[in-house]
Amino acid sequence: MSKARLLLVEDDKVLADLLVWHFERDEYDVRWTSDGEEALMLALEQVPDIVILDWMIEGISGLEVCRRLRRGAATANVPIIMLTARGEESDRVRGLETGADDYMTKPFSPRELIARIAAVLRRVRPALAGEVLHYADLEMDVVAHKVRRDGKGVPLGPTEFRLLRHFLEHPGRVFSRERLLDAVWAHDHEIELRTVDVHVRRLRKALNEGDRADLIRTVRSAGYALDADGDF
Amino acid sequence: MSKARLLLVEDDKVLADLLVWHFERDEYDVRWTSDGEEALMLALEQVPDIVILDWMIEGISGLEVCRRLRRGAATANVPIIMLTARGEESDRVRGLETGADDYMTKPFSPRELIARIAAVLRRVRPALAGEVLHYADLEMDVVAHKVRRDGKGVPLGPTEFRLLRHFLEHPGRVFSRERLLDAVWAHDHEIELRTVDVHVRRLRKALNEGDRADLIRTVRSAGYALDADGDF
DNA sequence: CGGCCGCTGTCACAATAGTGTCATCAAAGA
DNA sequence: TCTTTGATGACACTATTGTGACAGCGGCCG
Repeated sequence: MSKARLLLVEDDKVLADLLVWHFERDEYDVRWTSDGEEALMLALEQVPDIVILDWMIEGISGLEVCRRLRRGAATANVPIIMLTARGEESDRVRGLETGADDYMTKPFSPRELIARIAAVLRRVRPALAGEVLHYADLEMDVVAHKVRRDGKGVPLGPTEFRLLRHFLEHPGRVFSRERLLDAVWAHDHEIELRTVDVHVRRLRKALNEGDRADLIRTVRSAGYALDADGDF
Repeated sequence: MSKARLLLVEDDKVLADLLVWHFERDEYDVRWTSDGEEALMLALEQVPDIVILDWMIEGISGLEVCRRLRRGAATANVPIIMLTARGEESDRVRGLETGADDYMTKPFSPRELIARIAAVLRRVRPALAGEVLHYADLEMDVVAHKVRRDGKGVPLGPTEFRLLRHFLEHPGRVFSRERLLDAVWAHDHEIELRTVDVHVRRLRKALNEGDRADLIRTVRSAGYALDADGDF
């Protein structure tokens, strides 16, 4: 998981160029289009980590693009920041209700947009924003590749690290073995489903060293989840 | 988990009262303070679901409160919306960089703030934003695969879970055993009708643990339904 | 170059948890 | 009361997970 993929939909070429320049300087993998339909196609072709979407664009409206992104299974959870012309609170409210995660009112400074993007990414995919992930007494410094529980370091192999990171990015949520394989393993070749079990076990073993409570919940016939109150 | 707990840190009494009034109308469980230190104490005492934090407050600054909330393990993941006076882009950027999830520039309309809060909560705790099935004092978080009654977790096996989900998706409606088999069981092979009875019983047992009212109504010679007022 | 070592992916087998059926008992109609 | 339909507890059986062991693969170091 290296660069965050960003999709910019903006039909003011001058502004778009400026933003692209800033984004690339900040190590984003940027794709740009001025057209709503094309934006949807691009988003399906390769699901971005975040979409920056102008409210007024060629073709279908930004609002409609937003709505369709939300409707598609693959893109339903991609964060969207809308760019709106000054004014109309009601538009902004509608934007948020449609599912935009945030918006900026023009004119704005690229620096502020960048900060917003980082804030949104931090929420949605913390690992992309170079953050420390927390959960209960667990903390993971993604950049330094270190994990601590209750202050004490926990040694993890690469796979266990990625697995835990995935869990930390979506705490509480249950993932099937299939989903975990998709998310955590580089799927160059097929891997046995049960392999997940083994890695979960290794992760548990490392995490619960001593006699600490198990942080991973097994959900029978469904998968696993990171979950502190395993008791219910 | 019923109401979302909201902590408001704002030293303009007039504004605070207005906001509290709006929040309570929207069914939030609100706590208010005008002081930064006290805010931290309140947050530790009972971790809120979201913090609305004025940038300029008595005692330590909003920025500092934000930073300290982020540092504490218990509060590290609580979303924060900052309220800033018009202007200073650099403040806003700093706020976002410090870990605020969003900010509003004064003056703003309560309605817009409410929309923002809902948007943030929807992302962070789906259960608080209605992405959870409810019925009476029952709630089912499908993603987390958890069921709670009256706040307390209820352990369910896979089949009971699917069965309850089906009922929750059509509350009040009566389903024949045949329909339930169709809807809840993967029909690879034929299953005895009466098996449904057994699972209903198991579901009831788990749900009514303690001495709580039965939520499943038996409709003689017709089937079962999820139904609070068992008789009438 | 060889050998040691840490990681991985798979198995086979053990340990559980969850399922489907029955026989039997209780309750509700008629 | 007699008949039907639902509730229950027990139980054999399955399905799903947990585990320990092991072989293959690179990387690293002497």
